[in-house]
Amino acid sequence: MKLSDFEQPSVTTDLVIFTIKENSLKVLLVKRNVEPFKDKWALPGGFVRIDESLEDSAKRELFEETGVKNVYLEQLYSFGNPKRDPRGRVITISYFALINSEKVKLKASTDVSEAKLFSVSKIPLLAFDHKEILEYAIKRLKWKFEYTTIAFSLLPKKFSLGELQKIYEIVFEKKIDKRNFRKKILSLGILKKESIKKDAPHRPPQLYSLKNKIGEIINIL
Amino acid sequence: MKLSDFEQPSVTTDLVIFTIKENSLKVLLVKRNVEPFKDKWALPGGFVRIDESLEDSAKRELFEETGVKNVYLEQLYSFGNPKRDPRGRVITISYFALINSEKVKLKASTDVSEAKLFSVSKIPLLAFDHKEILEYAIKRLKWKFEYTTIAFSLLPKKFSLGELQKIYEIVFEKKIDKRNFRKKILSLGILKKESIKKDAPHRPPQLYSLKNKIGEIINIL
DNA sequence: CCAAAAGTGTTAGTGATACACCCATGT
DNA sequence: ACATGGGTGTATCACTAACACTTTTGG
Repeated sequence: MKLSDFEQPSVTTDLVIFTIKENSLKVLLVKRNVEPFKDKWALPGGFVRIDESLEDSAKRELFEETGVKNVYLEQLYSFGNPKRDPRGRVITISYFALINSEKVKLKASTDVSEAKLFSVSKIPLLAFDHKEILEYAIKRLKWKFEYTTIAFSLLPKKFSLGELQKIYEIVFEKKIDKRNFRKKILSLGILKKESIKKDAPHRPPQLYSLKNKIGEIINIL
Repeated sequence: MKLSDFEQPSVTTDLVIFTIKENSLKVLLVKRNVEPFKDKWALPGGFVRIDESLEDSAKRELFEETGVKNVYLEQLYSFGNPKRDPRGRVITISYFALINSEKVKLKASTDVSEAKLFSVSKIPLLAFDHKEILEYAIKRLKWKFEYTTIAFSLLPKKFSLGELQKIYEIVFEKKIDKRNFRKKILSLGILKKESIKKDAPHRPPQLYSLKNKIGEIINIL
C-alpha cells in the first residue's frame, strides 16, 4: 500500500493568539487579501510545510505575525469538515497562544493586508469556520486560567498581585475579592518575593516572581 | 494561490479504544500485516477519506474494528512529527473511545491480521509513535473519569452503584471508600432509582439509571 | 489632605476524608 | 450457617466565600 493510493488533503495550522490590552481580552485577526474570503477577517494561519512539525508550523506563523517567540502555545483542536474550505479538502490543526502585548510587533504577512487586535466581545464576521475555532479557544482559555498558572505568562518577570488579579478579572469579566485571591495565590507556594516597586502613584506594591522557571505551567486542580 | 502549490501530507485517524473486561482496563490493538511495522501491534486507524469529516473517519474505523456505534468518542490530539511514519509525511488525528465490552465483536479488518484487547499494564511494543498516543490517552481518560460522567458509558442502562464503583477502582487502580463514593455520586442528582435487581447471589442491589439522556456527559468539576 | 491602589483576618458554610457494622439473599 | 456484596452516619479537616478598614505613596 502506498500513501499515494489515498487522496491527500491539505493541512494548515491556525492560531488563536490572545493578549490583554486596554483592560480587555483581545485576539489577533488578519484581513485576507486573497480568495477565498478576500477582505474578510480570519485567524492567522497557513499551510504546514512538508518537513516541519505541527508545533513548528504554529510557532513559525506566530513569529511571522507577531515577532514573538517562546510564549505559551498549546494545541487546541483539529477541524476537518470536508466543506470548511471552498477550495477543497483542508484540515486545520488549531493552536492557541498567550502573549504579552508589550512585546508584540504586528506585521501583515503575505496574503494578509492588515493585522489587528480585536476585543473578544467585538469580533467581526470571520472566514471559514474560524468563529467556531475562536469560541472553542475562549472556552479553553477560561478553563486554563482557572486550573493552571498560564495567566502568569501574560506578565513580566516581576509583577504585583494586583496586576495578576486584574488579568483574572478581565478574563472572567467579574470582580474578584482581593483578600481571597491573594490568600489563594500565595498558598500555592509558587511565588518568590522580590523588591518593592518604586515610583508608584500610590502605595508601592510588593513584587513577586515565579519560583519555577518561566513558562512552566502547573496544574492547580 | 492554489492548494496544490503546497505539498500535501497524508492524514489518518488513530483510535484508542478503551474498555473494561476481567477487572482490568483494556485497550484494543491490532497486528499489522503490511509494512511498515509488519507484524507489530498498533492502534487501529486508517486514512481519512476525502469526503468524510475527521469524526466520521474515526467512527467508521471504530465500527470496522468493533462493530459498535453510538459510543463515547472524543478527539484526543493531533500528532504530526515529520518522521513519525517512515513512508513519508503522515499526520494523525487521534481519538479515544469508551465501549462496553459486552457489545464488542472484534474483527480483523484489511491490513490487520489480528485484533486483541490488552491490559494497559501489559502493552507490547507499538508501531509508529503509538506508545506516546496511548500514554496521552490514558492520562486523558483518568482525567475525564475524575471530572465528568463518562464512566457511566461503560455500564448498561440500569446499574448498581457497586458496578459503577468497581469501574472507578479499576481505572484508578485503588480502592475507594464505599460510603463516600455513594454519597458523592448520589449528591450529583443525576440518577433515578429503578427497580431492585433480582437473582443476585447475595443481597440484591438497588438499580439506578441516568436522568439525562444516554451519552450526555456532564462536568462535575 | 486627597486620591489610588496595597495590604490584612475572621467567620460561616461546604465538601472531602476516615472509619465499622448490619442486611438481604443464594447456596 | 456462611459467603457475598449491599447499604448506612458521624466527626474532623481543609477549602471557599463573604465582608471593611488601615497603610503608603505621589501630587
